Amino acid sequence: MRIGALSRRTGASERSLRHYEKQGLLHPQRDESSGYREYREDDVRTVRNIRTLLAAGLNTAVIADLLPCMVEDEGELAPGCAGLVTDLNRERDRISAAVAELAASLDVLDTLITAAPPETADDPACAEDDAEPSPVHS
Amino acid sequence: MRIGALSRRTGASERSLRHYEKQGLLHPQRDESSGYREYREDDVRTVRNIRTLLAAGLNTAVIADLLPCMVEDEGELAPGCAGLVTDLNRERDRISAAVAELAASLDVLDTLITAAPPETADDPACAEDDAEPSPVHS
DNA sequence: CTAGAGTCTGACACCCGTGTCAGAGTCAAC
DNA sequence: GTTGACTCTGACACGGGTGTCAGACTCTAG
Repeated sequence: MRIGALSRRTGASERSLRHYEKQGLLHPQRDESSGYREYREDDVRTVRNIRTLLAAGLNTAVIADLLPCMVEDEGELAPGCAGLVTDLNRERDRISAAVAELAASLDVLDTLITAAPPETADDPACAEDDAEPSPVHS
Repeated sequence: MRIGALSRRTGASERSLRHYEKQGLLHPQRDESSGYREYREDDVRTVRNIRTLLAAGLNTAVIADLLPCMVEDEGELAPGCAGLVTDLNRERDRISAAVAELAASLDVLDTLITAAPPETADDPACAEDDAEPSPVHS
């Protein structure tokens, strides 16, 4: 199939598909006369795997290493890629740290929201009487 | 105090402090003869507030709106900043969505890690240098 | 043959806080 | 007077997947 069809079947834009190829994630054949990319049926699944991993926060370089190890089944890894687990765990830690950071950010915002002056608070439960009119600095 | 001192006291680089000013977050006086920025003692706290909000995922435009409403105390909001709570809640929702997205990413990675082949030490061709037999850490 | 859809490559923009550099001016200390 | 630390402005780069455009070529249906 050509790039337009693959785009429709995967939801990835043609732009993205060309980008994935340039990053070494896809290797479509080329039509000799036209130069058009010719994708195989397998590539539909490959692109979906790529999208999944991108959504997981991995970049194309990491995915390029990971992709050859993925097999047909649900997120399963091919044998012989055991060393990859180290990389995956590193990614996992990275994402985990990001989650922790954002969770802390939520706390900061919640503190601010809770401390909002009573007249502006959405939730009446947050209302407090000690509205101290401190001068607003310029 | 001048920019170097403020940088040391806040941990923000001079580059960042100049950036914050350009974004309207700081308004230091200028020495008439030298043109050097002159910061007030208050600015130390202001910069710390800025850093906190940036760490919370807010951008400088949002912070510019938010900053005049913050008072001296811990994350408290000044009165008379109606409508701000709505903005804060929107930011909260945005971060919350990001957390959910990353959590889903963690699931994807965990699925891959769990599906990894059980230490294929049998096949030397698959051995990798960085393949440490470390257990999956969570 | 022709119109229109499909595809090609290459390039620029975006986000947005931060790092870094260059060239020049300022200030305090010796 | 000289040296060295400090500061100034402006500009470029980064990450990194994606949007979008321009100009040109290819394919297919009528």
